[in-house]
Amino acid sequence: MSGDTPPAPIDSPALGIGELARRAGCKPETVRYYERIGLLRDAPRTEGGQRRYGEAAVKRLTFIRHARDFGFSVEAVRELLEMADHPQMPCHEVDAIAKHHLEEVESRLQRLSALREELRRMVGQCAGGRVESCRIIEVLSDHQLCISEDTHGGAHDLG
Amino acid sequence: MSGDTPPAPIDSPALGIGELARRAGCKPETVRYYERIGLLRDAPRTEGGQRRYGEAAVKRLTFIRHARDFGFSVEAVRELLEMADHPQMPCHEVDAIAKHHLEEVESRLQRLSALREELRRMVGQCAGGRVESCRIIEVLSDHQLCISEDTHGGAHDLG
DNA sequence: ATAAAGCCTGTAGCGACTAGAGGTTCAAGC
DNA sequence: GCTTGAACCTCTAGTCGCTACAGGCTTTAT
Repeated sequence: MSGDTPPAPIDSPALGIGELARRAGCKPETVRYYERIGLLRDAPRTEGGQRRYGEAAVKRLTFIRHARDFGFSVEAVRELLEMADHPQMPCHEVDAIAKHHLEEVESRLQRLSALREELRRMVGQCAGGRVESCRIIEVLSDHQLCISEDTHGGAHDLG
Repeated sequence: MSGDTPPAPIDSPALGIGELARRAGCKPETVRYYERIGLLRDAPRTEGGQRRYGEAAVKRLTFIRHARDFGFSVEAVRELLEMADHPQMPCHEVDAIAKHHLEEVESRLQRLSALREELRRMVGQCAGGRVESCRIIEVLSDHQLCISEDTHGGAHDLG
């Protein structure tokens, strides 16, 4: 999680970017992207200019990917990494970030399941005739026909 | 839903873009964006070049916003509009789009609730000490510690 | 020595807007 | 008729988190 800095770590056989990416379950482009935005430190290079990585980088990248899979934003991951790099710090900030994220996930779940209900109703009421009498089009045309007016208030950050 | 083309519709007082946006619950920028990508037809203009709208445009934009709020992609909305514009067509395509969308929503819900469980576990196990013994950091560092390995396989298109 | 695979940088694209710069037009009040 | 100020115009670039080239260089294996 810290220090891929030593010039030639004897223990680890020095991985190329592709192998690193494979081990963490992402693509080389993503690794370079993370380096560019500062989630991964600049990797040491071969004479020819290619990046080489050790086990520490694998761990760090795995942490990042895992946190991202959990839905944490890159900025949140940045903070989490910062804290993981300082194990002596109290962990209430970590806790706060995770709790905040949990709340967001829960609110998304609520809205998403309200949405599911509306979609089910819509689909269930479609009798399969012509568009002019289609319940789906009708519901989309007229918000009044929704059961819950406020529950699906914008799906933009919900998936 | 069709025909804001007539030169001067006497019934509707001709709205500016801001008023149209307000009525449909979005911003003028969004209206111009929808026009640019072809969801809204090019609006008639004043001599000075400002867009003017009638009630038909309000309806169409409301339809679009509503479908977007339901999480339909712009491309899906485009197809739905195309069908809403042709009421004599059979509605099974509408039905198919809605069903497909419902399936997507349901799969998102599944993954999102698996995620919620992991987050709850993480947050619940944090004892509030130092980062070095923080369960949250630990779980993020080590996928093994997750209950469900596959269930939260990437939050990217889940919100 | 050569070929194939992998790597490099830099740029542009995705979706669905949003924000801003810098300028023009409209509607209302005087 | 004139002035003000809000609303409008176009164009460009930014958001987020990557992903996908293009065009060239390095490494590794045969």
